[in-house]
Amino acid sequence: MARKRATTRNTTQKDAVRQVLKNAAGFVSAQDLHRRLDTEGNRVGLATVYRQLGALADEGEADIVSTAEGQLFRACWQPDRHHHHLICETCGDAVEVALGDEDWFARVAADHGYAVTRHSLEIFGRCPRCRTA
Amino acid sequence: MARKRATTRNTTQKDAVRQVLKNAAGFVSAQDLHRRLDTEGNRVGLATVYRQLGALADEGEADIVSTAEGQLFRACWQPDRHHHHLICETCGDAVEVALGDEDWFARVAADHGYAVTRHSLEIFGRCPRCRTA
DNA sequence: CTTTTTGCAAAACATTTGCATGTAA
DNA sequence: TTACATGCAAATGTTTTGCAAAAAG
Repeated sequence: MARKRATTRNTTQKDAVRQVLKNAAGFVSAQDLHRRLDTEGNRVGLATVYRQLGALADEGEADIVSTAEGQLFRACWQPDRHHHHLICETCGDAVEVALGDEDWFARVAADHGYAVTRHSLEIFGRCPRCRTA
Repeated sequence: MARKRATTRNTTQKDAVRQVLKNAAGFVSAQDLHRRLDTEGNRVGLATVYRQLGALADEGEADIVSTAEGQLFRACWQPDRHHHHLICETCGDAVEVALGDEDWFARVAADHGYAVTRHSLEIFGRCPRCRTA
């Protein structure tokens, strides 16, 4: 059930990307992550950041969400459990939420003769901190 | 409740874009739509296609979904009713589906102290025709 | 050693913008 | 008329790629 894509070789760059991703409050773009590495004095090529983020996503360590501005990544808290995200539009912070009834998708799809392959659900809003700030 | 953005001026180009969008089976990219117009001998500038698709979306005549490959547009069947999409990964055909309990989002969000501003839900699969083909 | 990764700069795309010219109202 | 839309080409911004040099196993 768990998609076990081949794992890539261990490098300091991969660890660095993983580290920054984990420390990030919420979703970050590749460019953003690259900038953060740079700021903390850790020079990693932008291309490598893209490559590693892709690898981490493949390996189930990161989640991706596509927006009009590009793709956003975040470290996965529950690599094995299927989940969705509640994302703060102000600070990018995110919470993983589980859907009670995932079968709903399959049922609705079946009603239309469709076979579901995947689905994407993201909820955007403002987190407690940003609401009061 | 219905977002009534100012409507733009009527031009042959806008009509052409709207027409192709309506004739398209499912979601199409701006580039794609531009190519289709070109093929049918209707020369419309790419920039205009982008501008008009944006306008149509603003006016509630089109839906947008962001994917890793860019934004996809499709003519809206139910401009006034809130809905989601069931999209065929093979042919791009799409069906609009309504969610029974939209309050679920607000409830889950509230549990985490979030105030929901918007959400996005897309279901990808294979339509009846592509399943058998 | 042999195979992967890295870094860089260039390339490839998608999307937007500036501006002179056309056109709906 | 006159404000707004168009078309082009140039500008942006993101993501990918080619390739020689460096690192991992």
